[in-house]
Amino acid sequence: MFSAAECCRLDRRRRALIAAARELFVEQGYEKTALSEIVERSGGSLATVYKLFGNKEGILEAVVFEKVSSGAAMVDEAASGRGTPAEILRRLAGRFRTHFLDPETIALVRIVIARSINDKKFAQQFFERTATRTLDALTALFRSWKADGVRMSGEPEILAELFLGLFVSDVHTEAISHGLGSHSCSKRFDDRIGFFLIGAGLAEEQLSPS
Amino acid sequence: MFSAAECCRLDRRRRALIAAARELFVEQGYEKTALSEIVERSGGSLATVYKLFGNKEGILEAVVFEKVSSGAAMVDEAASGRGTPAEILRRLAGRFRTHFLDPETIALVRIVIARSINDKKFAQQFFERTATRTLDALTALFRSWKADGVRMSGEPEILAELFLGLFVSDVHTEAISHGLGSHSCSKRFDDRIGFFLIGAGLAEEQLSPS
DNA sequence: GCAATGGTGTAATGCCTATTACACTTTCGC
DNA sequence: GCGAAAGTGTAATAGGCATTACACCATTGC
Repeated sequence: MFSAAECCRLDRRRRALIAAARELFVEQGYEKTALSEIVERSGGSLATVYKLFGNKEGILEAVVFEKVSSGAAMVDEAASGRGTPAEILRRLAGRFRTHFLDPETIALVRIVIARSINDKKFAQQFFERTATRTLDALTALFRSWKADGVRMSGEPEILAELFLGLFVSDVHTEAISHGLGSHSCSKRFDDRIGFFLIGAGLAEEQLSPS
Repeated sequence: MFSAAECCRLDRRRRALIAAARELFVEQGYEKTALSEIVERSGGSLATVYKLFGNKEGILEAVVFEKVSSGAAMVDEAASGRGTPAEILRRLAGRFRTHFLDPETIALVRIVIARSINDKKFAQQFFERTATRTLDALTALFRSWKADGVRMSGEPEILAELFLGLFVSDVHTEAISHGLGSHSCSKRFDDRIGFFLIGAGLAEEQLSPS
């Protein structure tokens, strides 16, 4: 029925369409992008779009969910490394920052929020596949530390929300300010992680009061 | 030229149009709302819309900027009250939460972010009139505390970002999850403020490590 | 009361674009 | 090479809506 070659050809077309669609959605948003523009950029044909994705929403879902990645993998990776909790969290923070503040990530978040006004379910799926999974992984990490005898203030769930919140607030600022917010300053960023460690009772040394 | 009555009449129409537009934008978003729907709901006429607002964007700006309020006034009000810094911040946090997590606030934020894809300036103006002003007020407050000899860890700018960030991350979560995020739980909320106070060195008593 | 100013209602105009239909071409196993 | 399946290109359908044009009503100052 399906030879390998056929499958690959279709798959290549699919990938090209999704790539073109992502570029255009990022540049212009979902509503303002016409399917004909996508096809123009990727090559192929309108008929193929409908064959592969059913309708315009279909291609948006494909764009968003194709590359969506929660931070859970990053959490697991960082957790398996060596070091004190503070060191692990600093390392994890660096990865989170790179990922969450990537301009393409921000642009996708804008698109999801925009679409969410007319399609709640879509945004909720996105939320579950990103934030919820990441929170669960962080909560599990903090819980395992407690089980291992690490002393930290606050419950794992709250700490997970707070830690992720450090990045989420930057994502939001960036999404709405398009660069006006000054959060990219790396000194500030380090300070904020330090602040979290103190609040959680995980800092190796306390900041001296000034 | 303009009698009081004329002025009032036009003003009443303006208000009615803005109110109807806000309802519809909140329900359906900006793109999906037709000007004819707005007029249908508010009474009046399409011609009047163009006379008052110029075009469709004009009415969106009027909707967003009419009621926009930064948290700066709340900061000033809380700062002028009595109590320890911790008490003042807890009081302020309550106001922030009520304001920022109001469903209509969230809905407006969604609309602004959606529109920002095609009109950066618009979102940046919104950002400056809300977040920037609030941050400035918070920074000034923390700075004045330091000048008064209050001992706190971290620089006022960073503390302001962190404090506001506690709410911004909830706004973002709400904007994208439409209620799936569980952040409205008030116990968690209090914990988070307590966490901030500890990190800032402002807590009256430290949480016991668990 | 009455003209002028301002507000209203209706109905084009014009453009854009999702979706469909259909006839054509390419690919690929044989 | 051949024929079926898959993919393509083009153009028609159909509906939506911002914006404009214009003729009609209401208010108000006199």
